[in-house]
Amino acid sequence: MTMTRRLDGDSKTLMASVYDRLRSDIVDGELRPGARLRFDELKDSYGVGLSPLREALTRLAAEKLVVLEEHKGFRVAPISRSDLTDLLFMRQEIESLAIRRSIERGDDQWESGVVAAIHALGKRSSLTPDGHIDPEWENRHRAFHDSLVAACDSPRLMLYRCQLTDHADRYRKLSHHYSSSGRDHLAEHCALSDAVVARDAETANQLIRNHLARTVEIIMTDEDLRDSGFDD
Amino acid sequence: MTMTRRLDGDSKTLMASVYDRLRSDIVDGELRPGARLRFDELKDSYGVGLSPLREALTRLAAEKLVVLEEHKGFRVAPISRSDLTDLLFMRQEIESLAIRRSIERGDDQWESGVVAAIHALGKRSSLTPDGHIDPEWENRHRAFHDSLVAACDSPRLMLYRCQLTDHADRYRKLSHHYSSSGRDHLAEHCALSDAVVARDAETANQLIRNHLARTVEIIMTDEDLRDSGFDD
DNA sequence: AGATGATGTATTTTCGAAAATCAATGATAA
DNA sequence: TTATCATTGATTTTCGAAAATACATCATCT
Repeated sequence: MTMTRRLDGDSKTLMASVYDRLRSDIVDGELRPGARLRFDELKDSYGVGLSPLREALTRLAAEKLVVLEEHKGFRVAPISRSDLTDLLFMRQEIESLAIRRSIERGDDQWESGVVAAIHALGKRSSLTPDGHIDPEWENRHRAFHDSLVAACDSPRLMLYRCQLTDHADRYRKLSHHYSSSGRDHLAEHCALSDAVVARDAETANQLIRNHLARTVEIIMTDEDLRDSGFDD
Repeated sequence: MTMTRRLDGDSKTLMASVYDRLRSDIVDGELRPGARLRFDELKDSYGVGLSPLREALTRLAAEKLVVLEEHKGFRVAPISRSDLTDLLFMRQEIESLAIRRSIERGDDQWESGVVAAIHALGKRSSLTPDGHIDPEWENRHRAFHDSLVAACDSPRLMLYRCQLTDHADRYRKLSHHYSSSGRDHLAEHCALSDAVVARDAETANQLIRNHLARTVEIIMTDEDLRDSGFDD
């Protein structure tokens, strides 16, 4: 029996597949902030019909990665300083809450996960020799932050954190300024790891807030973002 | 020029309209937790085609009011004790954060809004003579809680709070036990109002957490909810 | 000139039918 | 009997065309 397995990143339905691809393209910045998303173009680019496209965009609109104006169509969500400020605020609250809760509830296995993740992160530097961000470092960086909150044991908290991370990743990737800053901040990550393993919630709280704030500071001073309507 | 205005609650597109109606029916409990949502039936009930229905359900799925199993269809989101526990936790955090932030940022006009809302709430009792919940009291109750956080000035915080409130309202309305308890808790609301107007964030924090927890306690002891798969 | 209204085009929104998938039933073989 | 496999029916998923709406252009009137 021949089972046509999809070896690429496709999910089962076309809608789920095109949702994943659209989300990646938005978060990676290939679809620019504010860009119109016409169905004729999308149909060609992604090779699917209207129905899965509309559904995927509706789902992305619910997550605020795209916006819908009725009878005028979908656009990639615009970026702005005020939105980034709001995002930072919310992320500071949600991340610190998730970490605090993980510290309260995490077991030895969770601690081991954190230690393993910080170790793996330290083995790799953020920039490749030619000055670009190393994708493998990106993976380990995300894995480290995920490990910090892995024991928080709240589906809703995890969902909101995940959505906020998507938004933050988009700003980060749009900011060439950030990418080239080569801000490895291994020291910050180590301090965070230490505080968490020591179950010191208050220190971890301070560290994660500063960590997130510093990233936003760098993005805020990026002139390249003006092109994308950052100041409108 | 004859302008066919929709006088009912319809929004502009069919998808937005059927989204509103589906959401109401789920939150009000008319569509029972776990119930299958077949397109043939929905097409008849709501009088629209497949496209707007699928989009509306996709949007509701993103908010976790319905769940989608690929190739198996949509269902109303099930309820459970563990989900209600998670919902309570998240609501305590989000509501108390929103109130704290409103206390920090609210001006005189915001204070006036709180005072006006608690006054209106006090003029009405929660139960009608025949033992049902008074819809107008419901409106004023929601308006009061909204007024507390009206100055928090964070789109994301407001969005998450709104979603959590939808989920909480559903549990509350599903619980006949709660409805008949006639728990007016005007005293709790007054205390909350006083603390907020006095800009006492710590007291307000304690009060809102207890307020939310007490509601959940009542729902948890409701035997009627077993029918809806509360304990699976 | 400026405002108003009409016309045509581009685009979204919606519908109904076709394709794909799942679930249940029954048939066949070990 | 039990397990495996085909067949049927129910349902979801997807496509392409039709209807509805917005936008730009141009003509008309004051």
